[in-house]
Amino acid sequence: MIRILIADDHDLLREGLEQALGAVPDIQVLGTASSGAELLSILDDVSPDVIMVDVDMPGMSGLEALGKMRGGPPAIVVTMHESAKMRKQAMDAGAVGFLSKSTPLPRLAAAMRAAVAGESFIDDDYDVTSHMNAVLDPGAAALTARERELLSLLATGVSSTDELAEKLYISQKTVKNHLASIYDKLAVSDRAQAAVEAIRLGL
Amino acid sequence: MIRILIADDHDLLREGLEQALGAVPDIQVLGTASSGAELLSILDDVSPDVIMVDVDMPGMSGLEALGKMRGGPPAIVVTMHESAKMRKQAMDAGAVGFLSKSTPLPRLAAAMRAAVAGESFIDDDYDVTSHMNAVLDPGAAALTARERELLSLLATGVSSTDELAEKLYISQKTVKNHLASIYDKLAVSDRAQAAVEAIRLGL
DNA sequence: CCCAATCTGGTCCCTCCGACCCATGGAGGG
DNA sequence: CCCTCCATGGGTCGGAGGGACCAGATTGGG
Repeated sequence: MIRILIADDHDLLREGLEQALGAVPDIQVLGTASSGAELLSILDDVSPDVIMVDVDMPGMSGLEALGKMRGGPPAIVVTMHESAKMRKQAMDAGAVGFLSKSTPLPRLAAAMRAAVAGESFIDDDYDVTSHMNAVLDPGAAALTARERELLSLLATGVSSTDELAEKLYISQKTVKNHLASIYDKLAVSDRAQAAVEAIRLGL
Repeated sequence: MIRILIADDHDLLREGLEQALGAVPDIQVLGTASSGAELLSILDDVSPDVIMVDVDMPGMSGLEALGKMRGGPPAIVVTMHESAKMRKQAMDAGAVGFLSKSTPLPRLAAAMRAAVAGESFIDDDYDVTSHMNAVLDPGAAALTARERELLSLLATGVSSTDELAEKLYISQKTVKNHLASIYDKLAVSDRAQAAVEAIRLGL
C-alpha cells in the first residue's frame, strides 16, 4: 500500500484525484493540501511514502515547498507547464518525478510506484514505456499487449463479443480466443470476473 | 440519473472528475473530450443531460464550442480564470453555470442538478448556500438493499448464478430477477458491465 | 385500509458465451 | 534453421445467461 499526499490549489483536481487515486488498489490518500505552506505544515503529522505536488500554488509554490523539505519523502511534480526548463527546475528542487497534468491517471500511479521503489520517473518520450512495463503490476505482466488492450476495453464496460471485435478490428472468433487466454492467465472463467480483475490491476 | 459529458484538456483533471463524479449516485459520466472540437463531435453520439466544459483547451476553446452548439444541452463552464469578465463571456456564450476550478466537488454536482432542473448556477458568494441546500440531496441510489448486496458480490468476482444464489441463500431464478432489475437501473446489459459499474460506484 | 415497492419464485425461449479441437503466418530467440 | 510465442482465424457443442412475461408474500407509506 502506497501512502500519498496531494498538494494542488485547484479543488476539483485535488478532490478528483483523491477519489481516483484512492480507488487504485495499492494507493491510499493520506491527505491533501491547497498550498505549499499547508503541505509543509501537515507533512509532520502524516508521513506519506510519496507526495504529489503542483507547481502553481498561491503563496509558496510547489517548488519552493520542495526546497524547504529536503530529506522528506520523494516528490512527484505535476504541472501544466511542460517545458524542459520547468522540468529541470523541478529536478533541481529535489523532485524524483515530473509529469504533465495531461498525463493519464495510470501513469501517475506508475510514477508513484516507481518513486517509492527509489526510482525516478520523468515524463519523457524515450524509454518511458519500457520503464512503465517494469513498474506495472506483475499480475498483468503475463498478458500480451493485445490481451491487455482487450481487457482494458472490458474494464470500461465494453463486454459483448461484437463490440469488442469492432473496436479492435478483428473477428469475433479472435476476440473469444484472446478472452480464453486472459481467463487462463488471470485464473477467472468469465468476462465479469475478468473485468473485476482488470480494474483491480489498474487497467 | 444525470447523464453528463466532461470536456477538459488536462487528463488528470478529466479522469479524476470522471471517477469522482461517476461515484456520485445520481450522476453518470457518458464520456469525455479533451478539446472543443472533440466535444462537438461526440455530442451527436451521446445525448447528455448536461455538459461540463473547460475554457482553456487547445484548438477550439470551450466558449467557442459553446457558441457552436446553441440549442444543445445546458453547459456548465469551469475555469481557473475567476474574473467577472470571464464569467460574463461564459454566460454570453450560453452557459447556464460558471464555476472556478477551486470549487468543491459537491458544489459542481449541485450545479449539474440545478442545470438539468432548468436553473442557472453562478459561483458567487451570496445566496449560493441557500441555493445549494435546495438543490443538493444526493438522491438515494436507485438500487434496493438486496440488489446492492448482489452487486457487491459481483464486484468481488462472484459471477456465476450458482455461486450468487448460494451466497445469498436464494434460488438461481431470484438471482436472475435481481440481476435483471440491476441491469435496468444501471442501464447495462450483462454481468461484466454491471461489475464495472459496481466498482465505479464504489461497491 | 389499500396501494406500491420489494423479495421471492416460476416458465419459456433463444442467443451468446466458454471449452475444446484445430490451422496459418509472422516475429524473435537460441 | 528451427522452435516457440503471438495474433489471427475456423468449427462444433452444451450449457449458461438474458429477455419477456407472470405471481404470491410481505412491508411500509399515504
